[in-house]
Amino acid sequence: MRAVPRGEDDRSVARKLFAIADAFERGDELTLSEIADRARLPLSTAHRLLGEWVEWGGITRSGDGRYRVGIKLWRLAVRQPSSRRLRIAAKPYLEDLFESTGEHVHLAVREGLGAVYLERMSGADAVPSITDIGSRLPLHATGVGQALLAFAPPGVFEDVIAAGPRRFLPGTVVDEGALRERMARTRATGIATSVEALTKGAFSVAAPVRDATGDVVAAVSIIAHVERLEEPQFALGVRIAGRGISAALGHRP
Amino acid sequence: MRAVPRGEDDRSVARKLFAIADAFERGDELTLSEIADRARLPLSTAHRLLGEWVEWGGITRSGDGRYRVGIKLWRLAVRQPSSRRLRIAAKPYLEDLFESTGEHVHLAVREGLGAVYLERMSGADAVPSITDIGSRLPLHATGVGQALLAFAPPGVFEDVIAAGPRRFLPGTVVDEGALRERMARTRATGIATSVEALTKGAFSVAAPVRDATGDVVAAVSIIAHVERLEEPQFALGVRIAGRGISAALGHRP
DNA sequence: GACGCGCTTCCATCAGATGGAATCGGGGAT
DNA sequence: ATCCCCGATTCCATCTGATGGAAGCGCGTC
Repeated sequence: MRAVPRGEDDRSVARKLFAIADAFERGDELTLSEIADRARLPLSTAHRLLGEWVEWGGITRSGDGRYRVGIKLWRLAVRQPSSRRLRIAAKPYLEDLFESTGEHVHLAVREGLGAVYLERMSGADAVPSITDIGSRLPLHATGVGQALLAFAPPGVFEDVIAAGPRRFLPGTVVDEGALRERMARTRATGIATSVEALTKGAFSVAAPVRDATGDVVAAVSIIAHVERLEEPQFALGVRIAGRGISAALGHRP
Repeated sequence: MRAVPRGEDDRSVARKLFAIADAFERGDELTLSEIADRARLPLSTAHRLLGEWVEWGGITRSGDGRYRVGIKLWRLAVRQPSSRRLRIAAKPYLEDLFESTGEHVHLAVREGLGAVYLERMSGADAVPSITDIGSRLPLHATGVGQALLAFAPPGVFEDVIAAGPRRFLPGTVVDEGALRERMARTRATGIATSVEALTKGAFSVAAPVRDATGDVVAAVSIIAHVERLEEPQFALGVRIAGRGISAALGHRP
């Protein structure tokens, strides 16, 4: 019956609907066939389910017949309380950090084995960097990622190892022992550093952000050119920002 | 079989999943029972479908057992190309407008019969106003709404009338003839005005924003105290902002 | 310690999902 | 002008996965 072998278990309608949404992870404006292809669904099924999405408003169809994510989803998402509160609390600290260094400043949270960028400020003359608001990068290969990983619930580290951390550049730390040691150091110092792990010529310094319950809910980072690696104000700056945002979230050390 | 009578047609799994998402329209952190209640689903069904949402990541479950919208949806939504482009193009014009007036400045798009607020800047001393980023207000009762309605595809106006426009305050225009006339004036002048339509003591002036194809895709507005109604700089300001944003989107008059 | 309340799990029944195939539609080539 | 091709859309007989009442569980309260 099943012409195309599926990964895992795509049986339920829900999974299929979500597979369709996932098709928009890469690619903003898709045709029916592209979506059916990425979601690994027969055309007729994809068509029907897309119809449901469109009727609801989560996906809209533009004049050219292509599908794109609709405002309904945007509305639902921007009102999301946790990230909203976090962004509002963080804003002034990120601005300070940005103004005092002129480098890229990031705020990220963990989603599974990835760091999702909630906020970003970048100087025109800073090193090129691929992160953009809403993007998701592997935990082991970024400063914020390591800060998040170091304080993540038990099991996350094991999952990262099990997933086989990818080496992007010679500087990417992928060895279990080395990673574990870094995590320990980060927990001890409250600072995570990564040098040319994902972007050539760039290093990153990150600090955790805690909420009122003491849990690490986010991380702040600065990305700068490796030339400036030794300058002490970066670590100092992100640490202060991390503490400030934590305090704004109600954290009392 | 059907203990609780349902509205319309909730048969399909998709509708049920979406009904669950809609439960978050009002209320950020919900319990299973609240969701089941709002989505008009039996507990067991709501539970199972919520499980699917959570597994996918569109909804997450926090420590206290409550459900909330997840980062996955946020990520999907913020990368949405159209609203992103629009917000980026609009930002400087909105800032100008805000700085030169000190009043509320809004950017909104149409979603069905509502105006959805994409961006908002507000002075501390401006009139109280209920709009917030991500909120949705009826087209007929706001400045941006009227600007969007005036240039909406044929049929939208009829739908607004058919839906029975609600009167919020004495100033709300709900009469078909009066509304139609306003729309015509707005199309002629490129400016929509509404006085105490939704908020007591406030008036709003709005102008349409067009994209490269000439379609009206958004509207800008200022909300200020009725005392300032006669001051000409508001209409002038929003008109200039509307034109500027349109130009930034590639519109050539 | 028993009651109440909200959450979770179970499973027999059947309504709704499925997807291959037929059809439509439009734009490019001949 | 006509044909062809390819993506989108519609159809419908088959059967699988959704359904939700009910039983079970966990926990705070009286």
